[in-house]
Amino acid sequence: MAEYTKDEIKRIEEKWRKTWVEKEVYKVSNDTAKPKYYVLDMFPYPSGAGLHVGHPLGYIASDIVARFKRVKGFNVLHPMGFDAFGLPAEQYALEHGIHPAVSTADNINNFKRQLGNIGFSYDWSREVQTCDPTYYKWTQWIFLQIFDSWFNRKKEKAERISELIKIFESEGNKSHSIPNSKFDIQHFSASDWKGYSEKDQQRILMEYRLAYLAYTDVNWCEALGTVLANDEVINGVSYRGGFPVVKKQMRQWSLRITEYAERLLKGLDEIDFSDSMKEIQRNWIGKSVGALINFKLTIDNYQLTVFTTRPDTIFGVDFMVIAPEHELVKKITTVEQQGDIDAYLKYVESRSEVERMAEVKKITGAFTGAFAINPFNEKEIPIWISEYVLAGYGTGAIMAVPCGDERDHKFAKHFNLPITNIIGSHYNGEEANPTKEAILENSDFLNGMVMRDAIDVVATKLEEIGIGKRQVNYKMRDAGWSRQRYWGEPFPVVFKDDLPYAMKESELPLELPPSNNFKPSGNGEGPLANLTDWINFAPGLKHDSNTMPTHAGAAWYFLRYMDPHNPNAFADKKALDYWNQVDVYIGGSEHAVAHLLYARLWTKVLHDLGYLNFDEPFKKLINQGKITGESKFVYRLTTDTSANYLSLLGDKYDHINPTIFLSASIAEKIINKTAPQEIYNYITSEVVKINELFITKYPEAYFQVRIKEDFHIQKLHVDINLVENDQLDIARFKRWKPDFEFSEFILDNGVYYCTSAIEKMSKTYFNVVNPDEIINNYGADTLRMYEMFLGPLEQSKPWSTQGIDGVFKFLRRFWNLFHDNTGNLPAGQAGFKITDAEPTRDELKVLHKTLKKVEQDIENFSFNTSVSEFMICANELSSLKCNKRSILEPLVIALSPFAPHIAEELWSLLGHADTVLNASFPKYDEQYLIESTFSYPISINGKVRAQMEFALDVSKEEIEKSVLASEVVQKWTEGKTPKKVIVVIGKIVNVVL
RNA sequence: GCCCGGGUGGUGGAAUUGGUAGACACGCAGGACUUAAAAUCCUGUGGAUAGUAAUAUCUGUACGGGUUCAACUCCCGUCCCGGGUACCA
Repeated sequence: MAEYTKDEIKRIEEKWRKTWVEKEVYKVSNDTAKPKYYVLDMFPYPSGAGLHVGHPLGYIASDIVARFKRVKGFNVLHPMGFDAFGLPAEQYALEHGIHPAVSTADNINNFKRQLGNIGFSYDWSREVQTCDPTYYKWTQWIFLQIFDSWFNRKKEKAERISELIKIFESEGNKSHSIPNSKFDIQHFSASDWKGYSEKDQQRILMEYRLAYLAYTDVNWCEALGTVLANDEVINGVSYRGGFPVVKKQMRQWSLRITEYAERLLKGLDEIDFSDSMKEIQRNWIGKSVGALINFKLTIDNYQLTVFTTRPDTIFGVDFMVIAPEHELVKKITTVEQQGDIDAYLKYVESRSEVERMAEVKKITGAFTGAFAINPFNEKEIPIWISEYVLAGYGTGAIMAVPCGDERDHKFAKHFNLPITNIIGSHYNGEEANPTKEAILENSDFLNGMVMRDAIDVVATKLEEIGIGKRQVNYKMRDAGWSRQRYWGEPFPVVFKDDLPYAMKESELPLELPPSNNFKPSGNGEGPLANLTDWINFAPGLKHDSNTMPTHAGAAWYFLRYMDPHNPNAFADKKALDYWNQVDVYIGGSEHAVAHLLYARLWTKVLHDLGYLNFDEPFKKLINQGKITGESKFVYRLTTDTSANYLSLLGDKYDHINPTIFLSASIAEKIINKTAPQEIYNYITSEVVKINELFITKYPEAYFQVRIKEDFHIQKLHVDINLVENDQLDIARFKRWKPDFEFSEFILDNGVYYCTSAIEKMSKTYFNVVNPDEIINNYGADTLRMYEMFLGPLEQSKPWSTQGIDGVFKFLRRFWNLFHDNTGNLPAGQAGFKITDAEPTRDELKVLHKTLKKVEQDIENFSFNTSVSEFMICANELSSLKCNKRSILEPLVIALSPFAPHIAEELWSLLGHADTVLNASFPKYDEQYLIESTFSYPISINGKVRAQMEFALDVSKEEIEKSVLASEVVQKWTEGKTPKKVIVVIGKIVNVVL
């Protein structure tokens, strides 16, 4: 009846979830005078595994914020959708023959069902799915906008290609150098441009486009038959599957994100991301400020350009190192050194990416025989090659300063090269010292200067005499945007004469052709290459056989939610202006580099092209911590029992596999080899007993379990549901797997103990906790509050149901405040009971204190403390036996973001016809919270010497205690009269003189 | 190696950002109700010493030092744990 019991909870929660859906209470309008608030979750990839308790953590937090902002009077956009393109669905199709579209739709339905049980306030009418053609039409459209853009470095923004053509027609490219300097045409005039063929013009424009097609070094994964992005490769192997990855040249689409490096970096200062998240992005962008220096070679007409961040060390250069792939290697190697160089190049060629990664510290290299000349002192410097210098960064060449750089130092020591010391005592001859604080020596005109200051002096000098210039480099590379996969967005281009042309808007979307062949073609082309009719769709015209990466759909989905069904634009300008930036974005930190950078990039390009009036998509980012699982383990004794004597039992007992499990403490002693002889004896005697047991059970068999001389023990994961307080439920364990049916157990004090370890939640570890299970036992409100109560949102924490009772008890206690069923009355008499009596000051104090703290905690995303605050509140009101409407009604509204179902039910019991969503969050009144102080004079030797400050609610006794303590003041002030003395219950805390 | 976080009772975690450390919850112990159990409610609960007791005193936020009337909080050094990154010149 009116008790907060399992059945009642189920009834309440189901009733309200149904009502919310029927009345469409979460439907959000774009057309309102209310201020907006945009709360966004990172939309999930709908995997087949379903939800575990870790998934909803961020969603619960965002839902609390959304509901809170709603009752605070905001028009709240809180949508949900699915990142539905991606590799796993395609892999699943390969293995099970189920089309990705089918498995994805199934998985989405399952996700929606599970999410629906938790009481989220999503406006499902705004749902987006990236694999829906009406959605990816606009992914393709935005891609074409990027394709039709170039980055004007002078204005630091993207512009239309047509603007670039105008510039080329009037002045050539003298003021807009080609971003990719490897191109064969470097400079051209207006008349050159006009003389070029259409094909050449297009090839030149391609060098400027923000989305461009080029032969690039890509991470080729033979096993997956596809190219991976840099961030999909971890330690030289694929992030999924761990397959080896090699470098390969392929014609790929890329996004020229490097042009935005500086803006992506600067933008970080304006947005509210955590320090670590900003740091990760900064490292990824990897800005370094330095200089390019040209060195003439002793051979005529050759020069070597290096990039360095330390031009101040120019007099400490003892040798040069260039990358093995450097173009000069072929040209400058002397006849005598040719053999060495060839051998080294062959060695480099033979090394796989994984080997290189693993042996980073290995020092290798070869001398070219050529020399460069130090422009400042004419010293001849030998030029070496080594794989520690990367072709892809800077100029692929460095000036080596062994006294200041660890790698250069090791190289010099290894090859016995001389080391010039330019930093005096800062160099000890054993280790390089990268300091910038040393005073330079052996450095000609720099002698006596602090290194830090010399950096700028040398840079200026280089520019003066024209042998170098200041230069900023970034580690970040352009983003590879082609995937050799089926389940992604096709590129909306048509190839004519091998050049890509944008499709017209009216021709979009270019739909993914139906196919059941998901095998990569193997030569680097994706499954679409198998559909030759689709690829060669008209004479002389072709489609691209690649598709876009998952990042494409995710790079702009937050914009589509604003106007999800618009057939004429990716979103209406009015909607974009109204909803603007995402106010809070909640999601996992694993998307720090890829997704967040691409979303920021697309936003910036769309902003530059005039579609958006903001250029950072997310105002604030919260990374919820991962919830890990607690795995449980059992220990199996590996014995000589084996199938050969079991077979004597005949077919009937074929499945019997007698095994022996040891309780944890015993097993661990044996594993750690610390078991005393008694334990071995004990086990042996137990095994004898077990043998007897088997023999009695199966008299027709005369077998024996023999133990190997050295006990061998296996640690196995066991389903966490079979374990309670580390004790194994043996009966259920035997039923769990057929293999264990005939197991015997060696116990510890009559109990089988398991051990546990914190691991990520995964089906293979049998440690997954399903939220449906928790909801079934306690209800969704308890799940929501408990996940918040578990600890700070951003912190990773292991899941444990210890303590969930506490949260449940709170909700019941809260419920009981409204009901006259303190436990003594039989259920039939219990009922809703609320009075309109005037509240006391104590009750008001409890109310306003709670309102204030809860409001502040939500604003600070400190949900665990707000849950505590509610608990304190319920405890206090329940000991005050308060059942007054004026106190309880505001609390229902305050609680509604956390526990919407119970709040909704109480709200309706309180006589409101409308939903609690339309209520407004009560304002707290300062007059009940004033911790304001009153002054109390301190007399020392009969004279008033100071004022003491007390909080209003300090008791008389405490004041008296404090007065006594005030005598100590004299000692501190040494006769001076203090202006103010702050006292906290008996202790003087501050004296202001 | 480098760059960010972090280390508080038996456990998860609070602490107005320098002002009564351990809120709240779990667990544990004791009590009430009950034929009994469960549930519920009440009380206690960092450690140590003294006391029949209420209580008092000391000690205590990874370790060692420092600043301050006052340090979980700030500074220096050390040790652990988590995350990021890896020849980026």
